[in-house]
Amino acid sequence: MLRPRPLPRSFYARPVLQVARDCIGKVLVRETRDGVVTGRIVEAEAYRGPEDRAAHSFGGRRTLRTEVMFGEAGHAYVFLVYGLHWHFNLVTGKEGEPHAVLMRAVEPLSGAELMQDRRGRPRSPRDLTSGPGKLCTAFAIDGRDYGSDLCGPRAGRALYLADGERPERIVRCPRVGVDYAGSWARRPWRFLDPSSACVSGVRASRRAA
DNA sequence: TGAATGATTTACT
DNA sequence: GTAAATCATTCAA
Repeated sequence: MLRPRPLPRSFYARPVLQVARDCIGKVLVRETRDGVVTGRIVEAEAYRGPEDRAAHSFGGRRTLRTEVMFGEAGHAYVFLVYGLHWHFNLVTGKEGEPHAVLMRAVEPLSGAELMQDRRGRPRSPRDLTSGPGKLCTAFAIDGRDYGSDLCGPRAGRALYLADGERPERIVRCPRVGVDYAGSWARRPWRFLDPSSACVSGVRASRRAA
């Protein structure tokens, strides 16, 4: 099988909403000692600090955790929520703009067996990677990937996006789990492929457009 | 130092 | 439908 090629930094160094939309259909690739897993991205959300109340970088908050978002596009912003689940974001835009795209769901393309092992206990194929935390577990993404360059050289733990086919339709809708952000929560900054069974959550089916 | 809090998932009633 | 799990990060003191 042809080894997929990482997308160039120019893909990430664009306005965050464009990047989020263009992520749908792209392929997420992870190579570790255990093997290679790949998945087609079917759901992503844009976070646009400092004005976006839902973003960790809201108000220009620059801490050890958010630091990477203020840097060069094409790096990984990885953080832990609820003390249990890792989330994986792509840093986008210009340097100094704390913007990022959250990877919410992928559809397994290869390495489903390895994903299954990592997820523990039997899962249906669509339950393997249909959520931001699930995806990180299946792809073995954790704090060690914080700041990792998705375009540059990688030692043993490759993580990057590769080109893929854009789906026929892309749906825009409000983001999930950010009700605390008031009117920002209602902005349609979530993008998904409505033809995929792997979009995350109960809300996806309820809200399917 | 210490307390509060999640960009969620899972199991259980 | 509801609730528990679980801890790095953040901010206040």
